Amino acid sequence: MDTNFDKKNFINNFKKNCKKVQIKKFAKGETVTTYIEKRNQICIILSGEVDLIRYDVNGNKTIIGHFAENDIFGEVFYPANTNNELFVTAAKKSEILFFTYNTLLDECKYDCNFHSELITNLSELFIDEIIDLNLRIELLTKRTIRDKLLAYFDILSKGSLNKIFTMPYNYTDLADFFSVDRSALMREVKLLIDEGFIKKDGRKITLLY
Amino acid sequence: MDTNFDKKNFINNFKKNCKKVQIKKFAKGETVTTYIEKRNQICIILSGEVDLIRYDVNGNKTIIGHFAENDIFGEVFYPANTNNELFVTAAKKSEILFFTYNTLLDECKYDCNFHSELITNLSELFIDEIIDLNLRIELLTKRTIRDKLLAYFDILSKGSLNKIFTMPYNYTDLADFFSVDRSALMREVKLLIDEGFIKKDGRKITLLY
DNA sequence: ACATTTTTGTTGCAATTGCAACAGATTTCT
DNA sequence: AGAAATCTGTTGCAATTGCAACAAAAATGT
Repeated sequence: MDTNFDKKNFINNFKKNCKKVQIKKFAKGETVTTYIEKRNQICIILSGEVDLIRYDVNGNKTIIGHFAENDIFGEVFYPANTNNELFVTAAKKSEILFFTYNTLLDECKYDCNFHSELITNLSELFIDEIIDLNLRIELLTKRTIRDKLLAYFDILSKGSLNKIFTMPYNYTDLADFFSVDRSALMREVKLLIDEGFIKKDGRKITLLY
Repeated sequence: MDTNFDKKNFINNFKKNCKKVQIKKFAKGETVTTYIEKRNQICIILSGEVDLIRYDVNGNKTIIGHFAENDIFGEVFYPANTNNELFVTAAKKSEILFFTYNTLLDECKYDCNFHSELITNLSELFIDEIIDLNLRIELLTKRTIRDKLLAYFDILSKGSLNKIFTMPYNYTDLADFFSVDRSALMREVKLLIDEGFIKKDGRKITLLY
């Protein structure tokens, strides 16, 4: 968003002023929550990082989402009738704010003078989340791994205003994020290097075009 | 959403009570809007259907999104620095409500007693949109065309509470939606029929398992 | 500091998918 | 009703990707 909305500040206010939120801490690897029953739960990450993971019937793991500080996630954003087991695990030591969307709309209205500001700012978080999801879809709909990589590099490069940038994912997670085979991803990265399009040093990528 | 939120009713109220909205009509095939400059524009479909389309540098067309009555879309949901030309065309004769998110937050606050209700209900639309996007990602991250089809059929079947249902897309558009080659999609559909998993009559699918 | 776990890098081969092309069916337009 | 446009169904072949497997490197835990 190109607004001057201060996300961090809002989340802090939320945490302090709203009596309906819970805050919990998680060690790396701990399960934060599972999306099984529909509780309209929404979570905001105060610190740390989490992965939203799906295991399908064949046991294939896919990282459906990766969330970091100030990001919002929760089973309220998922259709009720899904087949898969979704769960969220802490990728790092994390502190997470929990609340129930319906509670916020119904009860909170009456005893919380922060309410109006809350809903407005929550909308901003929703919009940010929609932007993230659209970005992901943008990448997933690219036809080849090469196109996914180039589009992703482009985003990171534009974001850092630099031809040199460091990817937030390692290659294993990047393959999950693209939903492609890791070895196929590595092969394509190598081809991009061999053909002179990029240079690579770990997660640090340099665009040569 | 499993709330009793009446989307249609809200949108009607919005249309009637808010002075900041514009309503325009489009014939099939007309361009509704393009996502070029960042105007924080949000649109809601009053009637009809639209496609959000991307043409990449090679001229490949992808349907990034398809929106129908009561759905929300707009360039506010897309990152500002994208490379692609996105535009929205009317798939059917459509009537569309336009507004600017920032205007709503800033100006509207003071002269519109409908404001608080508006923002709350808008949040519901945002959540619905997030659910749709997550559903799409769910499908796009399936490894094979077969898995995409089976997952999609599953959703449609659960939605209609029936093993028999009619797809909202034709096969050309379905291929776009999955971001796969149309002939490869047809081939896989045929295999599912030959192997006895499904029956098909045009867009009407019967699950045999 | 050392053992253990995770990630990287690589390869051959098989499976899946994309591409191109075209005929027939269906839908849309006038 | 007839013409034009779009969609369906199909195929051979090439390109891309997934799978399996393993060694080396790096990161993590105690």
